[in-house]
Amino acid sequence: MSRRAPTLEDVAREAGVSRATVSRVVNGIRNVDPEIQELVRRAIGRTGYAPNRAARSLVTRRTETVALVVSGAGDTSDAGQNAFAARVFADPFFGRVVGGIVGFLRPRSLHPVLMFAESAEAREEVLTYLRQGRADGALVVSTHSDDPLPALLADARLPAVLFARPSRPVPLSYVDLAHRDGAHLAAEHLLARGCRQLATISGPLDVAASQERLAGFRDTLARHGHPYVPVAEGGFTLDSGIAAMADLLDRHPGTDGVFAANDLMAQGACQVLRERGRRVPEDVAVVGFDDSSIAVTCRPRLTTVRQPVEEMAARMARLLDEHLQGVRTEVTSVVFEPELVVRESA
Amino acid sequence: MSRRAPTLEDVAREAGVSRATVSRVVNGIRNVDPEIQELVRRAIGRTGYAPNRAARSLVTRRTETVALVVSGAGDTSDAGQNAFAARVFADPFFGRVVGGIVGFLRPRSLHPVLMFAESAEAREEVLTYLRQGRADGALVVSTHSDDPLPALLADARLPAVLFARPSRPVPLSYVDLAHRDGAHLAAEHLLARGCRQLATISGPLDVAASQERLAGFRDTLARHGHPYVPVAEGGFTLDSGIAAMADLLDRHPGTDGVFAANDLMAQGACQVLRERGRRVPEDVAVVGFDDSSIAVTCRPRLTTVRQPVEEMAARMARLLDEHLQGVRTEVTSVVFEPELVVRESA
DNA sequence: GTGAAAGCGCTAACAT
DNA sequence: ATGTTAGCGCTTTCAC
Repeated sequence: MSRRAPTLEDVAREAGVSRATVSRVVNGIRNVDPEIQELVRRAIGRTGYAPNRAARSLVTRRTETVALVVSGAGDTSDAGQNAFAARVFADPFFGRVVGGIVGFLRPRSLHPVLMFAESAEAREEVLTYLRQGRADGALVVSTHSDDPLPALLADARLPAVLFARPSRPVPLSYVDLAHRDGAHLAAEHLLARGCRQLATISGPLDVAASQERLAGFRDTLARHGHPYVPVAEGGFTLDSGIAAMADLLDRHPGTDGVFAANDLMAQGACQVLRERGRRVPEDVAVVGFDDSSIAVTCRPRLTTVRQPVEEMAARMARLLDEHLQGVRTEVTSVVFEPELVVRESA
Repeated sequence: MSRRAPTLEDVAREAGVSRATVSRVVNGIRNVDPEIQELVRRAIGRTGYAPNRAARSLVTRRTETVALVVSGAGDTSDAGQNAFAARVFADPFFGRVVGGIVGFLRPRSLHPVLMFAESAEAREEVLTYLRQGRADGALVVSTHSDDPLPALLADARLPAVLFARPSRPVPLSYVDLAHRDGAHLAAEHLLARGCRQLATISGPLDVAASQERLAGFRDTLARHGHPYVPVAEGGFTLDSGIAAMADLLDRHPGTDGVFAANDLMAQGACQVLRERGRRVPEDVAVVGFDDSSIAVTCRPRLTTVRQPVEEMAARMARLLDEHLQGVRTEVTSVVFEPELVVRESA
């Protein structure tokens, strides 16, 4: 049934040349007579040859594969792990990250292996995977900024690039967003609209990005004479946005402007606002963050701070590729600027 | 800087035994003196040895890697490809699929490589990838049932398992859901509630599952004396659900019950209904399909037909594993039964 | 420009 | 129970 797959040897015999010559043709190395090239190419076609990657990797020490790891800080039991995967992808944010990464990798024939590292054991597996040379490097997207993985990777001197700056310095390149600037944009917009009683739904405060967005929002308001800003902490999920908005409304019924740290929570906030009889944006203006797909699909459409996720993800992949190629040796950080997208909610 | 990674040879020398013995210990093969085992294990610890997978794969002809391919039918230009990835993950459905697959693969040390095959070129890359032995088999999730990939895979005799039955028979195992039964459940529920003017928002009709759900819904209604059912075709996206519901309402203002072919569209339907002054479920009852995360996060919470996606995905992975192990040789199909989950929308 | 030959690090058959 | 040895299929000097 399954005949042995054709090898270089087979092609060589078929074409009447040596293995070395076939290898040269396959790898597009010059110094091969055009006629012979054609000869070899035809032999390849006839035999249906496909180079065995294990054999190639064994000598080149490259796999053309990168680990795409979604990493939590937690010590989630392994049981809750497929729930972790589902939860992660419930935020359109990750779909965009994947899209950006794949967009960069594919034209270069690099392939992503999906890994989840939400437990100590899973993190160890990631390290082992890389040490075994199954992937050339790692692209790490952490859900918490105190994620231990980046440090482990750096200690093991394994090539890796991060999405978002780690909470404590690690000698690894990363891409990030100027979160403070984004929050500043939101605050200015709300103020310009005439809102006087502002509040915010922050992201989980163990995430650096959440802290930055909160700090940026507060700073801007403070500079405009609003020293106190009610805050409700959310978890970047729709549910938590709902709970946070309800809480805020109970404590401060007069709120007329809200900045939510992501679109999912902004959507939740809008739902609660409407249920409680507030019109958005007439009674309460809402600004989200990310500019994810829900920003345009939810009603009212969200005014939000755009984060160029695909571009950031692609850049992250490029950084790793450059490190692997050896064309970039120094640790690098690339920080993107957000921009305000005005729609209906504010 | 980067010293050569330790090899079996190094460990053997360190432990004072032969390569073969170290290999046996590493692979957990019996017939090794416990004392020597311990000796070797310590040597491994000291050297920080990690077996080179390329070398192992070269001889075992196994990579412990499977391709997880999300496949469209289209001939989307490669440019639109990271958009494809983002769009795919915009439906929580795929997050659940990934969760189920990873849940099965990980305990078995199998790893998924993410691939998107939405163009002829991309499909060819998937085939090449497998032919090169970079993955042992493929797990294929198609967004359209006339996806050409399954047939290509079967023709090339590459091991693969599908999520959902292909539109034309292909000698490949698959898992699927009894879509008709699911639609039947929805129809019965709506009828039992007292709805008299039913309509449905179908999925894209080039997807077999959509056709089945539609047919099942119609059949059941027909049996209950409702020969005509207004249909609006959607595309499984929130947007399309919104458009479809608006359309339905224009054509049949008296509609009092709607069956949407997935939760995302059901959510869109609820939005439109509310905007047009209909209460859900009092004026119009809505039943979704999937029981995805949005079913519980959207307002009102969705009554929906549950599809055990994680379980189906895990089963799909298991089928592939069994085929690869050689313990299952015949092509197999596993069809799951849906169940109705009653919440608030109907 | 082309071929011969030496490995890359591992497993597995065969000896012992 | 352990060691010896022959490859797995490829890239890459090094001769010619």
